[in-house]
Amino acid sequence: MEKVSAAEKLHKKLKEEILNRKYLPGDRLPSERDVMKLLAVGRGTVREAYCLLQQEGMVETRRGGGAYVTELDSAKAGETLATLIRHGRVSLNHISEFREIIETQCAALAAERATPDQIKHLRQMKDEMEEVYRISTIGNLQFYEMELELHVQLAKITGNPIFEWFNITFKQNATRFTDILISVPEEPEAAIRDWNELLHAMENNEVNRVATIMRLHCYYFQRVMQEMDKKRNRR
Amino acid sequence: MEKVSAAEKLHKKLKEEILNRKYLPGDRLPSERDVMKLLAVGRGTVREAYCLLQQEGMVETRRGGGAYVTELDSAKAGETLATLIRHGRVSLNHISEFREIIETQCAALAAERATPDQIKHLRQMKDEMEEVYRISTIGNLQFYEMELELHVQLAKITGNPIFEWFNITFKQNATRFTDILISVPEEPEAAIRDWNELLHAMENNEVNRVATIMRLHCYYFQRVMQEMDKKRNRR
DNA sequence: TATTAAAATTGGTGATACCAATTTAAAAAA
DNA sequence: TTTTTTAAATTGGTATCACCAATTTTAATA
Repeated sequence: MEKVSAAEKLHKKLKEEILNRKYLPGDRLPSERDVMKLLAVGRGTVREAYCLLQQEGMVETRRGGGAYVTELDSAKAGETLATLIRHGRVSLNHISEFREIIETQCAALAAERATPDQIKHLRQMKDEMEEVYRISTIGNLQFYEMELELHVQLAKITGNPIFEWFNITFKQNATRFTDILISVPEEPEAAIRDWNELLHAMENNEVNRVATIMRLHCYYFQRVMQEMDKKRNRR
Repeated sequence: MEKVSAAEKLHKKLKEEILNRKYLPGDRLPSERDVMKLLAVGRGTVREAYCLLQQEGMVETRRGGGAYVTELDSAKAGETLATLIRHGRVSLNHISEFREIIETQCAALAAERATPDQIKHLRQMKDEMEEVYRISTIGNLQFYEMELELHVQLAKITGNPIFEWFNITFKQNATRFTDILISVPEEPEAAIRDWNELLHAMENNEVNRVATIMRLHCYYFQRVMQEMDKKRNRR
């Protein structure tokens, strides 16, 4: 049933071992011939596995020397933002700081470029989100999903797919954050208020004001996350 | 002189051809054996090149079928920034716009948080980069590699690994851009001038000025890319 | 024309051989 | 002894050949 190639299996195995500190940064991996003889596979297979590790930035190979595990910095080469967030390689502060910058500029660009229809669509989504909050009990994840989707839609208006990509990535990996947020009763009210002001500013074409509102919106988010994180760590 | 492996050269060549639309999404690449015979290289070399393309998400290989250029209309969900850039799914303008925002704020944060030693290290790297430019002939990729590494180091100073991650990702996928840049003789001079001014501003702790310089630096980059892109499309 | 079966093609893998760069060990020199 | 030099062993890079399994193409058949 397993249609996974031998090279991929070997690649995964070696990657596991490196991440599990079997081979420390600076260590030399077994030579291709050793692995070949040890696992009874062809050298080409070993080479492909090593090649993948190399492209991932996990090892560096020197002709005649060998394959050495690279020193892993905070940001490992080839790593995805999703992995960074999911694996907790970056703190809440780091994410919040980055997001605040992105979202502030993103909102400004969206405000500049939005058509009346697009703004109307945003307002409609906001109303739905508000409705979900009114009728539901506290602790509902759906509200925050809609809130993040609102960010995605705003990003889409910029016309730059990278902003959209960032928001989708953030939304898909934000369970850690939403889990914290639902324990803050007053947060939804604040979010709704922010979006009301932001949409109003968009309708009046007040670009700078839109940026400011979004910055404060993200900053408030950051503050809440920090406090919740502290409480959590104390516990 | 040639220290680039045959597999890497082939990989780059194929990647180039895919990005230049020689092979459209859905097209089948030549079989490994065909490429082997055509270019007089070993099949293992071809396999490694194809393997890299596959890991990049540029092609999909089916056992017995062949290697097909991946369709572009797949869902954005779960996609990596690297894939977005590599596949040309985002335009130069999109990337430039995003980068300008990131780098401007990144430079400001770095200027706020840098220690004298870190600034000294940056200056040292800048000097090395300048030296490389002075002694080398035109069309040297090494200069641009060092320039991008300078951005990475600046990002590292912010202490926020996400900035570093972005710059590493950009650097690793910027071959398309650097290939264009080396055809602009006056660009290295401008880059060196920008970094001189930026470092000087950092040393004087002029945070806002650092941000402005970086913004202009990125904006100039964007301008050049736009013009080169137009020329290329006209051709 | 549609279905089926055989043949050719293709990716996946193992094995061997040679080259060039590096490392290691031995030999020579200080 | 310590350092330098030299030779051998190791290692990654590459080319070839052979075989298997999955797929595609082609030809044969209904």
